[in-house]
Amino acid sequence: MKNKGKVTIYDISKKLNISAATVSRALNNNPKISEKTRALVAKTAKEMNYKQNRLAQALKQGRTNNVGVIVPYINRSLFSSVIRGIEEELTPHGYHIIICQSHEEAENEAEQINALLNTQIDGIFMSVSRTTQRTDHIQKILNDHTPLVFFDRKIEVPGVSSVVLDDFKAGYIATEHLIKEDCHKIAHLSGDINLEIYKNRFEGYKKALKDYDIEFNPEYVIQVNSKIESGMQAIDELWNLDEKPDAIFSAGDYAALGAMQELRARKIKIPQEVCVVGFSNEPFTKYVEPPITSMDQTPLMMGKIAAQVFLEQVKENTTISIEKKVVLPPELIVRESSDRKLYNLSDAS
Amino acid sequence: MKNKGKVTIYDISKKLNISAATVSRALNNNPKISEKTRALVAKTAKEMNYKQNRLAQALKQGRTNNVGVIVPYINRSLFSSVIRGIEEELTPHGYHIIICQSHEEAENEAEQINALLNTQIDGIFMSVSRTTQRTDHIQKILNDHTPLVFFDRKIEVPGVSSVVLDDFKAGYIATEHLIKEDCHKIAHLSGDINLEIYKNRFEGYKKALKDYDIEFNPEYVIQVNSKIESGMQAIDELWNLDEKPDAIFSAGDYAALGAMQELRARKIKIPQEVCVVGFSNEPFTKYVEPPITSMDQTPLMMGKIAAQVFLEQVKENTTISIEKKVVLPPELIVRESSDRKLYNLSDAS
DNA sequence: TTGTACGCGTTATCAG
DNA sequence: CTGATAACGCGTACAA
Repeated sequence: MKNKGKVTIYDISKKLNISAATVSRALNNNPKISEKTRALVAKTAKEMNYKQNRLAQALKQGRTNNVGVIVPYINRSLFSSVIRGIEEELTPHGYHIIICQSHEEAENEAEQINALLNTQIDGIFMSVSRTTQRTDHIQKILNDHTPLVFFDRKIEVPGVSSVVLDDFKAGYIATEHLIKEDCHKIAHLSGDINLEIYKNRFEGYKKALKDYDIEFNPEYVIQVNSKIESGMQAIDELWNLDEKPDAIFSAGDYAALGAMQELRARKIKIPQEVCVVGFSNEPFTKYVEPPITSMDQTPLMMGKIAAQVFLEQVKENTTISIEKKVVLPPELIVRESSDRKLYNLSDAS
Repeated sequence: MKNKGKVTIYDISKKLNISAATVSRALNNNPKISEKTRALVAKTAKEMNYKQNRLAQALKQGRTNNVGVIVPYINRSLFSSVIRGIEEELTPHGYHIIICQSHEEAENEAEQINALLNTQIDGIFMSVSRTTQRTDHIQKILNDHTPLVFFDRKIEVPGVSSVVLDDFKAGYIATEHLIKEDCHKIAHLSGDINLEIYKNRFEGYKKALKDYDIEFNPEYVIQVNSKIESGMQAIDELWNLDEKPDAIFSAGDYAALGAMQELRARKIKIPQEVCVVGFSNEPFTKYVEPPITSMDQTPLMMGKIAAQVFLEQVKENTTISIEKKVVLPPELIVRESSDRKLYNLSDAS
């Protein structure tokens, strides 16, 4: 039997000939308990190797001090870093974090939500999956009066807070950067437009083109997923065009990497002939050859802020749900894959 | 109030004018309940949007159907893949997975264990942190009669099952491969020898040298951590020697990458002048230039097997703890960084 | 087949 | 300052 050795406040109370209530109060540092008994209880609790049963406590108090985080994949740099940020901010407050993966399936997402709600989680952080269209399962969270914070990928649901990147601006900055590197035929490897983030990056791209009087060419937009291979295929398609692009702005680093591989296979020089910009600042972008320019999403901060938004939400013991929308500025990390000036300098020397 | 809308079996029982016990039984598909009432209960439960309170259930039954996984970092390819494997195997059995990170700190590890035990977890999977020396916190798990399975990185504790790689063999194979590529001055970037895995890889390396009559040179062994930079420093040290190595076997992919960068900075040709072999088959090894030969640890399988070991353990409702030690065979993925034959062929053509 | 009554381990309320 | 008691929501002997 597993519970064989479990010691409860009852055991302590019997040993000390006091009531269980007093033991509970002593352990919880209730102010109206004598210093003497408090010390005594603390001491014997340690001696008897007492462990508080958080299940019982949670059942009684209606809160578990657990929060859930749902992400598409845990091994994406963005997500693991955001989780780290949430962790750093919430651990000092006594919260523990349950991490779930949706594997980009709306169905899994719904199941994870159910599981978390059943487990009486105190809050949910989530980045919606690519395939999430409906909002029924999100509504369940709200109906349950469980605080919810979206990060990075959100869905428009009234009353839900979110912490996201300014993806429109990011798309604009990336494109503008390429234009300033003297690129004029800029292709865009877009993610699934159903996700706001990709739509916004795309819109930012178009706006930059417009501002710099470059005509938007729909043939230059290829939809990719976040696999290397899809980046390769995109180059295949683009290089079938009469007017080959002279720059690639990819909405994801993996597709950017694939594109770069395919370009190199075709002996196309990067950045001299084609510049490449990726998105997410995955660790590998720094180490591949050439290093890839990429958009940093300040994920650690994203996680911390999401956690803070959550903490504010639970602090208010009012029923009114505050809706807070935080938008973070992106930061372009320029590396060799799009840095033609670097080459001009070398040539001059 | 969060619990405002919570509906319990009591509410259902009142609505149907039956006892809560009957409702409970009906929902749990107890065989001795009439089909009629079962259907009725199921129907109204759905109507009233009833959600079982897993906390109460867990408190009553003494099991939560939650398991904990503790890893150093979730964003390492090995760990995230193992987690995926555990997930795939355990989800169909109704388990949910709580993922924790130790960040390589024994102290964090101990805290996570405490937290998990308090939450009344049904089992713990863990890969010990680099700084873990003592086994007190591990003993706590055993004292609690909570099933424990080590994966990849273990500590010798009697009665604990484990699923690990055959690191000795892996070290041997990697070294042998380099020897067969005609390398004779093979350096080893070792991890912290306090961890069994690194010790075993090192021993395998030495054994291969011995079997092929190559003298072991302690100057060729540099300790690194899993950061790029430490791989660079290792090359700095090695290239101060009179006899420069002609091959690098690194116990980690990140150090291997750093080593490769530093070698390239010194205009040393890979693999023509120096061959490089890494460890873990991180995704990036395939995409850097040149692609890095690396040891695959079949992490998905590792996770699945660990889960199976756990399931066996909980199936036996006996008190005897079965100790099962699974050792998986490594698989060397040969890529350009150590494939001299590739170059010989090209030269010949 | 169903109802009654109790306990899982805590905490909160109300007396004292 | 402390003790007795109820309650959180559920499952299960025992009885009917």
